[in-house]
This record gives sequence, structure tokens and C-alpha cells, in this order.
Amino acid sequence: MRTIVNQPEVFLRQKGIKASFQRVRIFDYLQNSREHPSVSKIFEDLHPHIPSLSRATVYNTINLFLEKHLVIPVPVEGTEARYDLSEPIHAHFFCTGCGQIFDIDTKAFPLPAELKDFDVTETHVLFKGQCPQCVGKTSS
Amino acid sequence: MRTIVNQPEVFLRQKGIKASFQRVRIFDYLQNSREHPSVSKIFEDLHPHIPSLSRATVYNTINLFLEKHLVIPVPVEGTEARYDLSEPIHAHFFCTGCGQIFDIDTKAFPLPAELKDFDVTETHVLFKGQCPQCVGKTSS
DNA sequence: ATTCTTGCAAATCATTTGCACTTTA
DNA sequence: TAAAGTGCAAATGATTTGCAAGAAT
Repeated sequence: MRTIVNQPEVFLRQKGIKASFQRVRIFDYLQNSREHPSVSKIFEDLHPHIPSLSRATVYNTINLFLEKHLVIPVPVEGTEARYDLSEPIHAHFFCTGCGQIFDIDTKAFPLPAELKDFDVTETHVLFKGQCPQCVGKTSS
Repeated sequence: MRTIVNQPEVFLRQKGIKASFQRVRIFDYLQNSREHPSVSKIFEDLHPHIPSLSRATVYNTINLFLEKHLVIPVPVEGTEARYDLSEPIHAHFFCTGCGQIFDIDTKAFPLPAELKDFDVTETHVLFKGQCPQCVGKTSS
């Protein structure tokens, strides 16, 4: 269960990020989105409400959030990067039918013995297939 | 442990793929590579030996191999796709220091109950961090 | 006033496409 | 010789960069 930050400006400052209008809006968007959005999606959804917003600013902001570890890239292959707020370990399910990415609760993955000399900082588990809404539909 | 195909032309035909010179070379390259290479890497390594080779052919071939399920994309974020020959389930470790991707043997990941109505066709486990060679070095 | 942020446009990089030429069954 | 494969160059799409103008401290 995600913890919603209700004072994003304070939260951003604590992370060493100056809380500009655009950054707060993008952070709010990420908090309220469950779709692990791409930069394009963020831009297209916010642009109508912030007409002056530029794609470059969304890229700048996401890259800043990445540096400060507020967001992580969801490791799905494909041409467009998708992002998620950093959270305790959880898995993702990527639907090859509709492209949605679902959060899946899961216990921590037991670390294989092979990795004992590695410094493991992140674990990602990705399932792929069809979600219940897509299972019925043709898949040709 | 990977099974090496020593008659790639026969193998490709069995998969319904016409065994052109370039395709056999690219398949051989994938078999002998342990680096989960990108298209650029494949191209740059083969080009000196096959001067006529074109990047487009490498893309065509990889896309064909993907269709025929000979290779799978390794789901790491980043701007360049990386590929692996299809294999029984295993995990990957991505080193944020040197960019190497290691194969890690692992038991099948137990399917979370949440996914009972999903059609799960693939499971990917990705660990990230620093490999033993990079752990010592500065990380600023 | 200095520093950081934004927004535009141009640049870059990965990937795809269109098409003419070559290979091969 | 028809069908499929290759290679080049141009097109597309995502992302980054350079820079001038704007906002914040």
C-alpha cells in the first residue's frame, strides 16, 4: 500500500529538491497515477492543465527524481521508459495485450547464493502475459 | 548451463527461418556471447568480419528471432535494448558500474496468488547493484 | 544580482521503413 | 524467375543539449 505524501513541497525539500510549480505537479501526478506512466503520458495529461509546460521540463524533472531516488524506472523492454515512485519491493505484471503495468505485492525474493559477492541494491520481478480483461480477446 | 547448437543452419530451418549467411553469423554470435548484447554491440563486433553487413539486417534478424522466440529481450531500463537466447528460467544481475549483465541460476519464482486470473507467460527477475569487480571502485 | 529553472529548437541516438539490388530455392 | 533477404538512406520517435528568457532567493 502506497503512502501518499500530502505535503509534496515539504517532501521535495527534504530530498534536496527545490519545489517548483512544475515539479510539484509532476510529483502529484506520479502519486495519483497507477499506470507507471511514460514521459509522454505525463506530458500529455498535464499539458492541458499547464499550457506552458514543456516536454523537456518533464524529462528534466524525471531525471532529477531519478537522481534523488524518488522514482525508479520499471524495467520493461520497449522503446519508451516507464516510471514508478520508489517503494518497498514489489513485482510488476506487464500485459502484452493492453500495455498496462500492474503492481503485485510479493514477499522479498530470496537472494541466490551466487550473488554473495555482489552488492545488490534493487530487486525487480516482472511477470508478462495477459491480464484478465485481455485474456478473452484474440491474440493473433 | 546453455546448450550449444552446433548445426545452427539445421536449427534455424527447424524453427522456420531461412538460414542466410548473416542470420547464421548472428545466431552464432549470440550463442558465443555472454554479454546479452545490444544490436549495436552485435553490429560492431560482426562488421569487421562481414564488411557488407548493415545495421538494418541486424535489426531485421533480431526481430525475426524475437518473433520465432529464439531470443528474448532482457528487461533492463535504458535506451538500448539487450537480448538473450531463450533459456529455461533464470535471473539477471545488472551491474550499474560496468553495465554487464550476469546470468544467475534460480529456482522458479512462486506465482503470487494475486495473479490467479492472469495468463502469465514469462517471469523475469532482475537484480541491480555492483558486481564484485566494481564494488571497490568509487561510485560518485 | 546571482543562481536555478523553464521552454523552445536543434541535435542525437535507437529503431523502423521504403526501395532498389542481390541472392537463392 | 518468383520469392525472400540485404543494404542503403531517409523517416520516425524518444531523449538530450544549448541557450535565451523567467522566476526565486
